[in-house]
Amino acid sequence: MPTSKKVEPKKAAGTEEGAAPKKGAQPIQTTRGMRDILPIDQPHWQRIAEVFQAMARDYGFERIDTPMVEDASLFVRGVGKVTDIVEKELFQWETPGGEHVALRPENTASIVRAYVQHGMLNQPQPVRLWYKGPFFRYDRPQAGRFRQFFQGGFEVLGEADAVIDAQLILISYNILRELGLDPIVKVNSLGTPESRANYKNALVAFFRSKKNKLTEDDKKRLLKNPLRLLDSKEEHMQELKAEAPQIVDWLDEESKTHFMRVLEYLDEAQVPYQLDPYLVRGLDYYTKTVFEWFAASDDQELAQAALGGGGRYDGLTELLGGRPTPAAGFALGLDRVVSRLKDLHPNTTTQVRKVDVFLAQLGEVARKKALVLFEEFRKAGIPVGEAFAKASMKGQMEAANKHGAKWAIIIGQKEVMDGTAILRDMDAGTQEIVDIKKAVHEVKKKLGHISPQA
RNA sequence: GUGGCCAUGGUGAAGGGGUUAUCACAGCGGGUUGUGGUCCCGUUAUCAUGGGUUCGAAUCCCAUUGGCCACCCCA
Repeated sequence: MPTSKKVEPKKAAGTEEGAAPKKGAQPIQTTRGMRDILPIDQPHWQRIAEVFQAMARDYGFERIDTPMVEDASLFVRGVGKVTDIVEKELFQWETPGGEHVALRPENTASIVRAYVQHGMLNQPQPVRLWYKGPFFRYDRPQAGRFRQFFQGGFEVLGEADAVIDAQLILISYNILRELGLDPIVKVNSLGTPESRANYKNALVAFFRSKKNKLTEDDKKRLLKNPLRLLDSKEEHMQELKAEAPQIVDWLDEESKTHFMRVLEYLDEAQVPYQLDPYLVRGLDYYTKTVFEWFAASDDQELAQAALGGGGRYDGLTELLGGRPTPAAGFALGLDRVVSRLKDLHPNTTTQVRKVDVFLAQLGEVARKKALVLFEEFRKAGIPVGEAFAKASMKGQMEAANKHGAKWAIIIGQKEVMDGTAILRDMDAGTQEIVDIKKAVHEVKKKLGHISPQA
């Protein structure tokens, strides 16, 4: 683990087999940066899963799942040694066998690894892949920032044309729109590694000339990753940035044309975007197009408000030992999307399944009848509810109500004797006696599943 | 990684050293053991954990755990 701090292990209550929780023991909580996704939030996650699946199908992307644990060097090489993601946020450890492994902090490196490893370059190009799953970064948690978080993304490998970049932006736009968000994308181009290097030199030269205005932190970044100075949020940098050379002016001809074409496609597809010359992104593998998504209606300006991002990474395949292969992709931060959805549709109560008919019973024999009758309704495809564990009629009727049942079937001792059941209309409050063997049939009739004379 | 704020029932809050810890919502039980959505009643917290100060701590101090904010960075 990246931390060297020695921490006393938590006193876990009742860890020992059969031991009662010790008085005064620290309650067990999720470990830092980890969280539960509770039933109440599941509808949002499901909705996202559906939209991703539909979008993948429509645009011809195939699902891929890569392992959560990879050789740490994959990320060191792929994401970049001096990036924060690798330098301080990698969940990594030595296995008992001495392998140096890490929990995936993002998926692009893994996908490129899989592309190379499985010879996907022999498939019709481009290869379109999508994924969804948990990722891990060992940083300090904040709202919308967890150590385990979920991303869903789309990647296109084996095609260099600008239309791909634009289409990926369009797809991510469609996903966010489909979910009811009002997103806006910031775009920039980082050019080729060569043009970027030239720009970097110019930038370093510029900031050197302003050295007296830089903080210690800035100076460190100037040495390590000068591009990062551009998206600093600190006050004093804002004026400096305005005078600094802009990357667009340093782009080579091809990157410039590529970028122009991406923007033209976006105009054509009416995707709202914002040019952001300071958008550089924290991963080393990006070339040419980069973009990041934000919610347009966002006035609270949280520091970690990006919904997702992506870009082109033409050099990554080669970097990981494959043949040079142009590629691009994006990932959306699902936790943040969910948090937006929750703002939009606050769910205050746990959902209870809506049923057509509810079975109420009184007494042990009636309960047995009801248990069997439940199976019959279920097999007949009629949504049915029960509260067999409750003994009181009142409690069961309350439950029927919560389930929104239109009909209730009541079986008591008397009905068991007669072989009947009471069929109650929950809205009207009227009830009639039916043969218990025909209960399913009667409910079907009431629901209009079969014509009355049948 | 740096600096700061915070932690009270399931949830949201009140209480800022003194005897039964307050409110709302949700939950559960009940209102003459056979009938719901309204209403009424009851019930639900060793005040995150450990230690310290004190006659006395939910309240003050320290540590731990967790959350949050800014930076860093990103999703």
